[in-house]
Amino acid sequence: MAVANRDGVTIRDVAAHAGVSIATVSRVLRGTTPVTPATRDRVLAAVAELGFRPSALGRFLAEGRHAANGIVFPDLSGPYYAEVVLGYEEMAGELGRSVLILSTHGRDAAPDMVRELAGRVDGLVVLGRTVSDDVIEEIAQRGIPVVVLARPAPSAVDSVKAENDESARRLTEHLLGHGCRRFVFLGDVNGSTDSMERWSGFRAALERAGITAPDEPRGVGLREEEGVRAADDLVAGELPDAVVCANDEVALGLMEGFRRAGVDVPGRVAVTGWDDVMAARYAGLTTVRQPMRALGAHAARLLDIRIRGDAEPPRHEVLPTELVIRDSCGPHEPGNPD
Amino acid sequence: MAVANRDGVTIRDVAAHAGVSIATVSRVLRGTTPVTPATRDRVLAAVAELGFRPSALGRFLAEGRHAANGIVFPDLSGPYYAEVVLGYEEMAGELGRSVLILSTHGRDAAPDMVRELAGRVDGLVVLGRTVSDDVIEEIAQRGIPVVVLARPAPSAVDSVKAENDESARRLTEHLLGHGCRRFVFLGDVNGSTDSMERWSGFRAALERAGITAPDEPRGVGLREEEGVRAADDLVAGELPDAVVCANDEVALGLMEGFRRAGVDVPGRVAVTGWDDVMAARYAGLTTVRQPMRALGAHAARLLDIRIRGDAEPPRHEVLPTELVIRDSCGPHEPGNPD
DNA sequence: CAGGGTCTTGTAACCGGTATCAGATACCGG
DNA sequence: CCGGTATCTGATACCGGTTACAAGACCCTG
Repeated sequence: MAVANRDGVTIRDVAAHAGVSIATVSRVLRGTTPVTPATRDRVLAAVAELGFRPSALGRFLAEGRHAANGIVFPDLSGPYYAEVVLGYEEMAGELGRSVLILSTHGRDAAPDMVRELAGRVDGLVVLGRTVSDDVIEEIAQRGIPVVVLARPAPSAVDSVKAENDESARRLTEHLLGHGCRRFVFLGDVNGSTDSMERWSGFRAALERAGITAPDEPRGVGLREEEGVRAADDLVAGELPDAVVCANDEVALGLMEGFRRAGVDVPGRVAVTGWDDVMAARYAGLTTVRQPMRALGAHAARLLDIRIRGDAEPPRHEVLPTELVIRDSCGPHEPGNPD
Repeated sequence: MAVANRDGVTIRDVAAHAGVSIATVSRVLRGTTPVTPATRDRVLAAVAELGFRPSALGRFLAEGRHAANGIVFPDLSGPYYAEVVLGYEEMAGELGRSVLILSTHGRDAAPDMVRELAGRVDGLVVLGRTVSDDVIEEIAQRGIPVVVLARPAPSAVDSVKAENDESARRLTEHLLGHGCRRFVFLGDVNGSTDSMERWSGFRAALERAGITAPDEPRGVGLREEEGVRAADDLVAGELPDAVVCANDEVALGLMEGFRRAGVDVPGRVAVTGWDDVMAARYAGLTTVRQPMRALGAHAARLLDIRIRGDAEPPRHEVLPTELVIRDSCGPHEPGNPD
């Protein structure tokens, strides 16, 4: 009868209680080697009676694995990272691995935290600009599989990202179709690979259309309040026809800033975002939807393959995105779908 | 110098290489006992040369702890859980603990997954309706500290929640002040403790005001599309003056549904939500803000105290909320202060 | 110079499992 | 009836650290 144990119960206690060796207990529990039904029953009875639960630490040490993966991201605020992590956790769970999360918050100690994490997992996903390539390569060389997500892959690690260049082109062409000619790009091009690629796709599209692209993006962070501030700056000068933002938060902040300043969107200026977060729907923001869950899930799958000992050359997956047209880029004939 | 090791390097290799015993290596690395500078240097040199990194598994097994906490939640979609988890991770990180996440997704195997998780952590936070009280009590009895978050605490475990009753009252009174008399409450009262408490606070406020409260809430889930469907249902009958929703997602879906049906909000019906997610701001939704990050952080702190061996009677923390008035409940004189 | 204390270090017993290897038992056919 | 083989089981060496205990080296004092 299951005893409330203080978990001092070890496999040796069970063995003694059942009158067998610890090896036999292990065999019964793992089913590795056939065991006589009679002994089996005795062992199981002892297990039940003592309320024995094998120690995960002991097991993993003996097995030489952790049965856990890590994921490193900058900061879970905003829907993007949360969704990616969720997709990751879901897939990892299906593959029988627990998930350790680590948010760097831009802390100085981030590299050490990541190294530490690397020591307690079988594999690791690194998201965006959290630690330098050095750290990633060092970990990869320790033999711990690493997959990078939404950042360029150093050396020989796998990577997963959403398509940016082509969608930036489609988005930009859509704005050109609205008659926009003078553009501003808003986003942190140094901090985020995604932003950088969106910027370069945007720029390329303009050049192809024979329009003078801005020399450089307005370097702002990726959060709402920075969008609000950017609106003030823009209002102070000559308004462009369209502002292409590197993510939805900035775009939403920008729209809010314009609203406060009495600047009509899309009447006087078009605004677009990126990611298609929930708020984008309610704000009528034209944006590019990325498959956030799928990004995480793919990373988990790639990692799993590596952990199982695959030695193929690095894989680089690029997931497709989808242009989502709403009202913030200008009026459209048919009622806005979605 | 620092060799790219395949991580077969153990403390014994280091000891041999430095010509000392493993105990001395351990001492140097942990600084537990003084060691002669000369030996110290030899050991450190060997460590560097071999690229030695102590195995976390070996260490934790010897120390008898995991240096990791778990957190269990139903599903990370929606901003609420993500924020709670983030606040939790941040605090746990500061307290020197890694975080293992587990999303149950309403899977049947959830109880076993949680038990499994419990075996690899020093303590556990359980969020909302993920597993039954039985499972929680079983784990607590195994001697693993548990803190429940946004759900009633079984037996002797700590709990953290946001205040619901009082804020439901304030919210309802605000609506009464707008002249609303006929109410509907939308939310999954069976599935979520929060919803249930909001419902009962709402009901109590109406009764106190001498208004007939609805007999029961409209039982719907907590996601957007269920709000949209609810709008259709409501439009088909006689519209109430106000719909109080148990969370923002449902409220936003409801507003969207009303919009499609041509029902003006707040002109013909007022709508309120709960949580104050980002989209609520853009939709002008009146709502109640909960301190989501703080909920997670408090849970982490309570857990830490227990893990350190505190034996006080269970603590139950209730965090304050804040009423956020926007436009969805009716017009207000001064400009909406956000 | 002997005796006692302090400092440093090594030996070995843990932590709690897994898995190899070999011994014991039972069963088989010739 | 006996050797050979298949089955089951136990003893034990791991996995990779930490740490209690004891021993050796050294210094100091009476």
